[in-house]
Amino acid sequence: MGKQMTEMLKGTLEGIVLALLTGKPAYGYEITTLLRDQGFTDIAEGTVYALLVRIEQKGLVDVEKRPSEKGPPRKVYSLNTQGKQELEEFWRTWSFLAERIDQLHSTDRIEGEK
Amino acid sequence: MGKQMTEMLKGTLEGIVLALLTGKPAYGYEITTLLRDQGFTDIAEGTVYALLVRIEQKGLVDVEKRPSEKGPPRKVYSLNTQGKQELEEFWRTWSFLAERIDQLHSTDRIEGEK
DNA sequence: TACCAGTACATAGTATCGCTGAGTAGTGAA
DNA sequence: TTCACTACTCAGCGATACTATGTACTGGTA
Repeated sequence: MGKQMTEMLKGTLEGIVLALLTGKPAYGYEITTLLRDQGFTDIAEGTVYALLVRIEQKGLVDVEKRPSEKGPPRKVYSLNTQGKQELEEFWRTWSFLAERIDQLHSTDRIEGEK
Repeated sequence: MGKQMTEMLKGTLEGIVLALLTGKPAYGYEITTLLRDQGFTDIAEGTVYALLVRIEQKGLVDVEKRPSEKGPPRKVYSLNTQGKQELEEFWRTWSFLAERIDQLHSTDRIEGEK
């Protein structure tokens, strides 16, 4: 992706990951592949791990270490109460922003038709 | 607004301003008040002017200095061809991201209802 | 055996971007 | 002359994603 996407992901990537964790705990490598499957093909592994460290330090997730059949042990992250609250606020912030931007988009189209 | 909004504006604020400039040139102070009217009440003046410097250096806008009846001369920014292209790419990037996030939002709601 | 791909996590350094806080300058009203 | 409004500028800060690299374990294969 381009620079635009990189900048746009700031602030949204955390919400995306929190949303992915809703109801289904996951570990870092898994989250990375999930993101890639969802179309975020260029998200760097390092980005995800750094983000996970951050949300763990903020106390938004609980962590459990589980052995893996293939490779090093996995760190499984699950959303806790505080994480769910943060996610709710993320949705509020996102909705506010998306509403306004989509409105700009539609008026822009109309301008363009003139 | 909170930190979430601050981070989310990264990458989107530039697009918002470019969209505001579509069809109607404007100067910095005017853009700031436009943003506030649109609900972005906490956008700092300094942020807008810095952004304008950036998009000017990137060659996305043409600038014209006009005297003002009240205060220092205005720098009027208007979108040029390159700016319009950048705006189009912004909409593509935005649509991609918004689509995926909105999808996550809806599946999240369904999860929550379980 | 030696090598490589896949799994899994970690981190130091960099660039970008928005915010804070302060400053400069002009106008007009109390 | 003091204040409010208009209008722009800039240095320093914090947060976030990317780059690049490294560690470590498993299993297949030449």
